Amino acid sequence: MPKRTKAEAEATREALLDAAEVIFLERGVSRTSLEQIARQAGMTRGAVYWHFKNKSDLFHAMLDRVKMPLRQLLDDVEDPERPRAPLESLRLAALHALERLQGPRSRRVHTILFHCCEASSDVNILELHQRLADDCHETMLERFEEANRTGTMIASIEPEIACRMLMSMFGGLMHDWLRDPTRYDIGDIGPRMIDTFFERISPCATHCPSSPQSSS
Amino acid sequence: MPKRTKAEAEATREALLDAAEVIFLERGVSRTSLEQIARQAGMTRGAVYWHFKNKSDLFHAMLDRVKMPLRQLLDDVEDPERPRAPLESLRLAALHALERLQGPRSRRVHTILFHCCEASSDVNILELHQRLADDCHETMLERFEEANRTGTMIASIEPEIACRMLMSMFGGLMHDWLRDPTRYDIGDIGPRMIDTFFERISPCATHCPSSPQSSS
DNA sequence: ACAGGCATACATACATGAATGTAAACTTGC
DNA sequence: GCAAGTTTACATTCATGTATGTATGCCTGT
Repeated sequence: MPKRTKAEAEATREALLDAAEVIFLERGVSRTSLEQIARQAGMTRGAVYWHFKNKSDLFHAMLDRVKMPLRQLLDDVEDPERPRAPLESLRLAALHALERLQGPRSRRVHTILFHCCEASSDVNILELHQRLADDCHETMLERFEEANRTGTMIASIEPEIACRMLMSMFGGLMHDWLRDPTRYDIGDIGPRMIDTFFERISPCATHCPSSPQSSS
Repeated sequence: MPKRTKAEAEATREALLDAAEVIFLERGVSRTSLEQIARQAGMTRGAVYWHFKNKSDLFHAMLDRVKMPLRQLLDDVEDPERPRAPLESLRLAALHALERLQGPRSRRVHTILFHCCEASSDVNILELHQRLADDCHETMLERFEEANRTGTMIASIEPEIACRMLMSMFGGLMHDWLRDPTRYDIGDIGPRMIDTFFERISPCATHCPSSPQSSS
């Protein structure tokens, strides 16, 4: 039954991407053949080669369906009425990212990114990760520096260090949790980690029982 | 030139493992053939199949040369004269681990583990990672719980959360740095992150301006 | 409005290349 | 000479890319 209508063609494209997610997750990217993806979607390799140039192309198309840059996350938690303190924005964005991560598609794709594909393979995953990390680092650092200037975080902590701490913590948590999401509830653990972090880098005045803080 | 003395045979085994590190790093585990490893070591595939059952076996042999369980790291920084506070042990162990990580072999193999091999491949990397993480979590949690009992960390921070924060931070840092070690000096950034973390979860008395300085 | 033509959306077949595991040959230490 | 260590040769499997086949949707001219 060859030749579908335009809408149906788009549907099979999506089906192929869905299938790719499933098989990549099951067998790892490099070990899955396009044949397997096609069969999972009820198609043949011809369909795959029609919609995508090759495995790498398909892989990137799969990623495009779930990417969530930090800037967008920050926009999502923005309150148009009254602007938030920079660290509060970051905290909410992190929590929001945690929520997003738990969605089935996001979870699958990020698991693939972290655990089911390797460098120097069909895809240049290292450069990809690097670009995401750089982007994240850049916009995150801005907030930490602003917090540092405005005295909304402890002065002795350098923004660069705080930034890397948060990024590492978040990335490490994703890496660990996605390895086996049944082990603990990231919806519970994650927020507690994030909240603790931000509470601990906030000025003493906010949490220390005794000493009032004098900033600048 | 076949057949060497026993010592030479052991040497070629090591040479094969060295070669594996190099090629795995360059091309990713799944994309490297045993042929490539053999040629890198100046041998043929026959030698590989003599010393190792298959690629998975070789891979595990490679790992065995660098593993550093947390318990051993803790032992390394132990001072037989006077026992340390639990968090101080952890801090030193973490710093020590950072040092070890920068050694060329450790660096290569951990890069392979994080970035150059994928789940469901020849090796069950997920279970491997999980076992390492579980072991680490277990012995780390003991220290945090002790610190919690003895009041050497802020009471409101749950040991479980602190434990996961540290593990995630460390793992995330490794993951990020190993992606491209030329980007920043982990020997500088790492310790500052770790020190900041431990300073921030220590009781207020140790760092709040109002109280006198005490370095235990 | 409809018939033909062309591009679309796949399926099938084939040619190629590469990796694996094993068996057999060879070579040298002991 | 026997077995440890290593090579060469071989059979099998499997993925890839491409080329070709084919039927249908869609469009255009009249």
